[in-house]
Amino acid sequence: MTTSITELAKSLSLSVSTVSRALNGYTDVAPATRDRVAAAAKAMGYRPNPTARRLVSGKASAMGVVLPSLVDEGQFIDSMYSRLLAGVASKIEGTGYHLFATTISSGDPKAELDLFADFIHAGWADALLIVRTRVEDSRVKLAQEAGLPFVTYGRTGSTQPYSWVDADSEEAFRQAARRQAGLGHHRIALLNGESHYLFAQLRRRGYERGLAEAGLSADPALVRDGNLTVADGFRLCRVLLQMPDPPTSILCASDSMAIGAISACRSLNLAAGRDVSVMGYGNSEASSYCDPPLSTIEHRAFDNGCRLGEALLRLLTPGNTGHYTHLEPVELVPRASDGPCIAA
Amino acid sequence: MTTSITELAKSLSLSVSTVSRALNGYTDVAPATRDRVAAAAKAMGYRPNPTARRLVSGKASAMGVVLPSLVDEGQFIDSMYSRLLAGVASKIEGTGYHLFATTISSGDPKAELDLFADFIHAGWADALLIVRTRVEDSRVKLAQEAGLPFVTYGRTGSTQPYSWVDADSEEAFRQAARRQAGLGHHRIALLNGESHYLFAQLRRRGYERGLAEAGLSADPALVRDGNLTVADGFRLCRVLLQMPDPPTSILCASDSMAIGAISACRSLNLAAGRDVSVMGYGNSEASSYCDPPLSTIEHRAFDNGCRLGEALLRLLTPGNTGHYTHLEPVELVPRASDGPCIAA
DNA sequence: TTGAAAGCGCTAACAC
DNA sequence: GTGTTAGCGCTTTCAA
Repeated sequence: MTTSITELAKSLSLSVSTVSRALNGYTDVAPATRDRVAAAAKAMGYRPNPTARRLVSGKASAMGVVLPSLVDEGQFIDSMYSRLLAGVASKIEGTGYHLFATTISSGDPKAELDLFADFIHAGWADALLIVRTRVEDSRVKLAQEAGLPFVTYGRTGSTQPYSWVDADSEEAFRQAARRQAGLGHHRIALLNGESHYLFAQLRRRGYERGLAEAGLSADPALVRDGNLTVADGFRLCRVLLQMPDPPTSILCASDSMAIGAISACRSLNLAAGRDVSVMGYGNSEASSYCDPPLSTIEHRAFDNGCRLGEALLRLLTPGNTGHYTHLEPVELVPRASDGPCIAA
Repeated sequence: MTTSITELAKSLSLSVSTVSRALNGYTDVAPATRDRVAAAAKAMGYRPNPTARRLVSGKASAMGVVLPSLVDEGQFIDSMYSRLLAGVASKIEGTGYHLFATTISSGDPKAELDLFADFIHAGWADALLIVRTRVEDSRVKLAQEAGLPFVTYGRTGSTQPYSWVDADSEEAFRQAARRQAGLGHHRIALLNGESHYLFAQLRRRGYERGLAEAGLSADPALVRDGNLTVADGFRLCRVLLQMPDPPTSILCASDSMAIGAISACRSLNLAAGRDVSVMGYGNSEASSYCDPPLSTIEHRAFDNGCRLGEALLRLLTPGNTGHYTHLEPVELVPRASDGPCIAA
């Protein structure tokens, strides 16, 4: 089936070591031998067994991404991570490393962590990408303990330094809140991610700073946590709009949520962009095609992925030292789903 | 750093083999020894080195999915595959196998195939899932030649039998075409995937059969190929609607395309669901929240993923024989984006 | 320039 | 019950 180096050597009446050196481009083999070996290898369709190589080298020549489980939501990965990974993949490709994505899912967080530990120790990857970081992220702790190089997308509360890349969503939501205030809105809501994610805390902080800078007070009742899905955007937006004193502007932590929110407005005979101001986050493909086109925030997922890929590579480069951190600036993309406060 | 079985054995003054047997639950070790070993292993944080295990067993204990590269589109994976993989993952989990997703991207198809071959021979996976099959699919050929078990999502033109799972999209588009005809439409268009994908050929065939059954003739000018993105749906729909004799009904090969199509209608001051009938495919989350809610076709991606997971597992079960094939039925999900032909 | 030998960490016959 | 030995496929000293 698969030819081993032993067979190859035997068929050439050479020793394995000579064959090995010939194949790996060492200089101390006779040019003639090298050619014979190369020819035979090709003829016999020889491919070195990577597992054996890994065993001796101790390197996996692969990078791993462990995705937060979305299986409960019926997804393997959402579109933002998809763009992110595309960026990572584009950088990893051609470097001799493979990029693997896997998901660890378990209802039980404890079991999930065990799975993660297994994964770490299974030796699949030389370096890890950890995404969707939590404030208190045990995956980061585990990777640090295991001495496995890693970079995160998103920061954590960890005091130990490590490499990370993040979009400046605090600034994004600060600007978004100010924009809404500038449009005359006084009651500005935030449909946020769950607060154990650091990004959610940062977005809230940015939002509150923006409000404060505009001289507006923050009403905690206007901040709702959910997951970043269309369904939750719809659900939470309806809740907000049916409050006695509803918001006139709604900032969403994802474009999907915003699309749900627009749909929720419609379901209450309100028009997003006229009766209610809605903003998303992510500048997803869908955002420019929905009705009304979504005002959102560009956070360059693909580019961030590229940065992550570079950081991973750097981690594995012998001479590397220190940690790589990168805070990607964001940019408002105003379209038609938000506008002046008509109640004003 | 990582404790090896040798160190463990040494610290216990036992032989490696005894330790190995104790750890692997063989019966021929003294209960007392077993306990000592277990305790020491725990204390020293011993974890068997999976690479070494793989080398001796010849098994990777992993399944691999090689995703078609969407890097050019800035994506790692699209949402349909995401749902599919969630299903696969849910079945694989807890079986001792890992599920890896990786993408092979290269502008050059030849290079892409080389990458695929490398991947196959790199011994990462015991079985492969191949998705987005083409009529002539060299990946299938390669896997067959390499003797690596695999299952495809989608069929191919291959004459060799193999395991596959597919949604019955031929039937789906037959029904969709008939539905549109039943609503009084005469000029029914198809925004299809690229025709080297078998699914695209099947959908077209179903569409043509549906038209024929309704006594309608097929106009090749009404069938356009593109990729399954919002952008292409938008672009192609505009082309269609600006024809001298435009269609009144547009069937799309994906929900994303349909959302693009709805947006294209709007851009021409036409209302989908009233002036133009639009149908999607996939019943994505977004489809029920867009405006108008999308009439689409449910093809149960998650469930299909479960079937794929089962097929993969079956492939790796010693006693398995024959091939597993599953054609998943589909179901129309009528909502508001299609309707009677007003020109009629 | 080549070969012999050791070893990566583990499992599995086979002896004792 | 436990230890000895061999071997998975490869790389890498070290001698020759």
